[in-house]
Amino acid sequence: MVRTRANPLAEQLLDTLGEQGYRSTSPRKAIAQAIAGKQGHFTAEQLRQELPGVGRATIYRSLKLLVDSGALCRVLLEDGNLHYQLSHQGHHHHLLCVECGASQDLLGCDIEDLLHQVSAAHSFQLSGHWLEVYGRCNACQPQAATV
Amino acid sequence: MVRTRANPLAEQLLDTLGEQGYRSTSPRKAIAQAIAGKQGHFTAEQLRQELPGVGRATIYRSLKLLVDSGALCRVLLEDGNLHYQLSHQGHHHHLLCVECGASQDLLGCDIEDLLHQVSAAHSFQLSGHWLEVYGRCNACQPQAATV
DNA sequence: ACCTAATTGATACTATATCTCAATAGGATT
DNA sequence: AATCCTATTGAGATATAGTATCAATTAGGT
Repeated sequence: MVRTRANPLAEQLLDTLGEQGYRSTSPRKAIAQAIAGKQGHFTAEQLRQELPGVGRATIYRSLKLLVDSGALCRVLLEDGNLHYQLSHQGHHHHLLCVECGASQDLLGCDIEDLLHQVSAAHSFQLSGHWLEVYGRCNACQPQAATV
Repeated sequence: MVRTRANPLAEQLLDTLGEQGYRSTSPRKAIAQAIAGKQGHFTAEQLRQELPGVGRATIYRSLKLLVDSGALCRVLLEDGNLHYQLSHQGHHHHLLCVECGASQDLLGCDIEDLLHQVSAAHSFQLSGHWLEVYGRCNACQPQAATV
């Protein structure tokens, strides 16, 4: 009989919280486990449906802790819905496919530099920004008629 | 006795709707007038309180029409609240002051080019993006100690 | 085993926005 | 200016996303 074992990713999420002094509770374990099993982004509500035994407030509280600790990032879909996603790095942005919903991290983008320059030109002291990019991923692009 | 006259900006908003075949109704006139009198960004709820005679659904419907027609743009504040603002040009972005809430349009920003390049590098077909920039406007910056 | 503060969950509540549908009103036509 | 037809409206229900309250529970150090 195979037991559900804690996914190493789930352990990592709990560790992140632990490092900040948060306790390892069973609702948090369940949430970490559920998140670890996710492909791509998800909503608080989806998580809640997967974990009927965990209270709504706990779901939201845990998501907030994980976002604040940098383990999760928020993703704003084109329709305005807010999703969550495992954050594989520090601050970054997403390429969101409007067809299949897939999300890729935007790498090698020096938008920070550009924004600093343009902000300076407006005498504006930059403190943060929010960027989401929408389009079609490779798999969802209509094939060119020729070639 | 001075009557409230339609602000030319309000007229322009109504014209924009008219060009798309939407009727010039009295709730829409009131909404256009209220928006024309706004400095900076505002929420749907603010508008609603200013226009108690107009139904909530009508406020939201009108805002949507105006956004879709390009006359208004949405502004996402750092706290996640959605505001609206007159759109003085086509697609653009905002520098939002986290202190006083002021919004400046971000001009001379070739982020589109940058995004096209980076998207291409990810085999991603760009269709749109959302960018908000947060910081402090000139007036709200702590003064440097020296100089 | 005990203690205490962190955590939880049920529930109420808030905010924001959409849906439904009967009643109303624009504005083109006559 | 009366008529007609459809767009539009508003009241209220509903949906969605998240926060606040607070008594009961629990993690984890001693």
